[in-house]
Amino acid sequence: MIAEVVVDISSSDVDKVFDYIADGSVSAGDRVLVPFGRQKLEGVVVGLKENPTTSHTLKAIEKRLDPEPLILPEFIALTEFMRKKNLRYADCFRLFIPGKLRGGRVRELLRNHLFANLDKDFGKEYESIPLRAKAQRALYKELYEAKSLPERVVLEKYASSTIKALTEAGLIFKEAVGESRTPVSMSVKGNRPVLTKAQQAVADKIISSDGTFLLHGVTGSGKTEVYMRVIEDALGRGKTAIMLVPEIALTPQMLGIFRARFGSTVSIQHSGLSDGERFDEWMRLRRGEAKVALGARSAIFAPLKDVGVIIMDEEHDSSYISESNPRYFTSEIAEFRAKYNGAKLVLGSATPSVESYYKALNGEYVLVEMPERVNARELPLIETVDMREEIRKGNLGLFSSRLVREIDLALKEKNQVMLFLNRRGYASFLRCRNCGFVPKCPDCDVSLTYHIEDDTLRCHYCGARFKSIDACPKCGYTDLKEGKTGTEKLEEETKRIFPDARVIRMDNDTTRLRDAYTDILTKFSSGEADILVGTQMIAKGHDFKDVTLVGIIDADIALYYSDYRSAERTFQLITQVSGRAGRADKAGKVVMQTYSPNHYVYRFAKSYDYRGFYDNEIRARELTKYPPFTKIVRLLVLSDAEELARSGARSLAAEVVTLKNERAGIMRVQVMQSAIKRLKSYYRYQVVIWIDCDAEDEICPLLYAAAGRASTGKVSVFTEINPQQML
DNA sequence: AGCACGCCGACT
DNA sequence: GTCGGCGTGCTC
Repeated sequence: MIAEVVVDISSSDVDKVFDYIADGSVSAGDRVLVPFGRQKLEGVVVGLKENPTTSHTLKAIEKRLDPEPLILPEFIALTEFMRKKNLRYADCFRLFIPGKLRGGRVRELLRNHLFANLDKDFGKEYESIPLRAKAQRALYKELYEAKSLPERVVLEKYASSTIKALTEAGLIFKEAVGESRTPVSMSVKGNRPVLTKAQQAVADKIISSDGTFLLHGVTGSGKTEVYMRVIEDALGRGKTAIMLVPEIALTPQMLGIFRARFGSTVSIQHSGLSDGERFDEWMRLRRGEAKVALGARSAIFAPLKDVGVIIMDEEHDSSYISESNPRYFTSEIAEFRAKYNGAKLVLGSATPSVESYYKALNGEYVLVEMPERVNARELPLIETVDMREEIRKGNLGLFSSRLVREIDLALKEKNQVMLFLNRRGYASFLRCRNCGFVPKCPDCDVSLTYHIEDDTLRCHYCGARFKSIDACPKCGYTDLKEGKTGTEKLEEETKRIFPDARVIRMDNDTTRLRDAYTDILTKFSSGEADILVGTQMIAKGHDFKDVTLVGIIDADIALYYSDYRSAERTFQLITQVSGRAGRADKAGKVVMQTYSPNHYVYRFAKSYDYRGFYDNEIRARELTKYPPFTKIVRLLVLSDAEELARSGARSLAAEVVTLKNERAGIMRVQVMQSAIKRLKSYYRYQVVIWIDCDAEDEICPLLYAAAGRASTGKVSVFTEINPQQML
């Protein structure tokens, strides 16, 4: 028998199947150890055959690494799909298999358990323990009845001296046993709330039909409850389910809801898990002990059999797209898995991506809508404030007079306020007022952001930090102009204007430490602060019952990055942030400050008119030939020598132009310097290619190949489809 | 990813 | 003369 093996090396020249001699025990999906050159490597058997397809002298598989094949056939098929998207075998399997399993060593966690010595006669021994040794008697009784208990559980109630005494008497003994790290939650099943008519109708629709659904439901329409009903239905049919949420939405509340509802049948994958816990959860899913996988994008690779439904909550969220290698679109993987398993795919959002909504209107997805909030409460009123007007009135500050008034009012009524500004730091740059000098990052072509917290200048792109300056290093002038305001300065200003309010800030900088994220949220929701200041981070998914006012300090930020998605991003952000105001029994209000109040995105966002926004946007996309009407392929050419990057990009572009002339499908080719010319000391040039949507399968492999050929020692080329941003 | 092979510069 | 630089190529 010949086994087709792929090895665990992520490199293009070794990214193929190698034939090995295998005995009868080897099957597809086995992880194996194989001799490779003069090394021994881990690999995965992706197929078996009678005869080799090579004239090489074959080596034999050294050994199988697991008692049974761990890779399901579905994942071998998925591998072939992902390879068409320019991923390598090794990258695929690294996504599928928990890190703990790689490196050849599967370690079971061992913990000490205490056992009662059952050979002894309980009654006799019990009596022999002195009456005054109450603790010993109690523990012995407890252990004898339970037969064994984890040592750490015993230690919560008894002193170690008690354990020692009983051990020395030979009545109990200690032994290390393998134990699942998962705190097996008691199956306290939460009550299933009665669905509203709208929820029921939507759930019924999804349950009774097949395919991909786009669930468009306003914030507060109760989508989560619908998801859970659909999952219950899948479980009832003996199937399993995958529930995906944006990275940041995996809050303790969210976990609580699913734990309460699905008990130990749900496996939760969040970033706080240790490698060991991750492995345990993976095995629980693989063995079928858990049937629901809940997690961020990587949960799409949950090793579940018979998937009945896959749900992507907040489907428009950018965390579903992996930005660095290996790059993949969670939605594409979800589509593959849904098709393979004959499962339903549910995409949910209050602000669907333009691409998804387009597919829904074209019948590719089934559109289901929930336009009403569960409690029938009105969506918060969004008021636009024209900041140019404020300037004319002589107010050059961050806060419009309107916003100050509203904050005052909210604070007076003991309500909470959220202030949103999507920019970190204190000031986006410093500039000498005398000679115009701006401190820049030595490795990137960007100015450094001033952080007052530790008086540093930081590069937000590569992370470099420098001690800040008091005087211009060029001319010695000490008057430095501060660039655009970030959250640090917003916090400072808020405290200055509202001295009695307790203000906390949440952004990437304040949530660096473990648990800081949850700590800040808990602090705010328990009322320990009145105003929460923050970036994007505060916009997602948390419900604070006392927040009645949301202030959007500078709504235009996302519009400044002028790529084809900027209007969409702005609409999504405003809708999302606004959703934070006025939950539960309190009405909410949003004050949105902008310098371009007439931009169409604000008109539609203000009235929560998704459809209006979409219609407008889709027309623009059609006119300008952007997705969903085309696919944009970006070939990013990187080199530490500028000339090599430039010439590399140029010759690559020439090659693509030749390709364009030879065959249909390529509409436009453009070479240019990237928006950020240098990043982490690499010069960046790019070839941007517009292709016909249905030419993707034909054209992209050719582009991948061209990019591969253009990558040499000094120049590397990366390919991206529909890049999120063109930095 | 490793590791060998191979063809040009400054040393005992 | 040769030790060693890292460019190129191969691994079933």
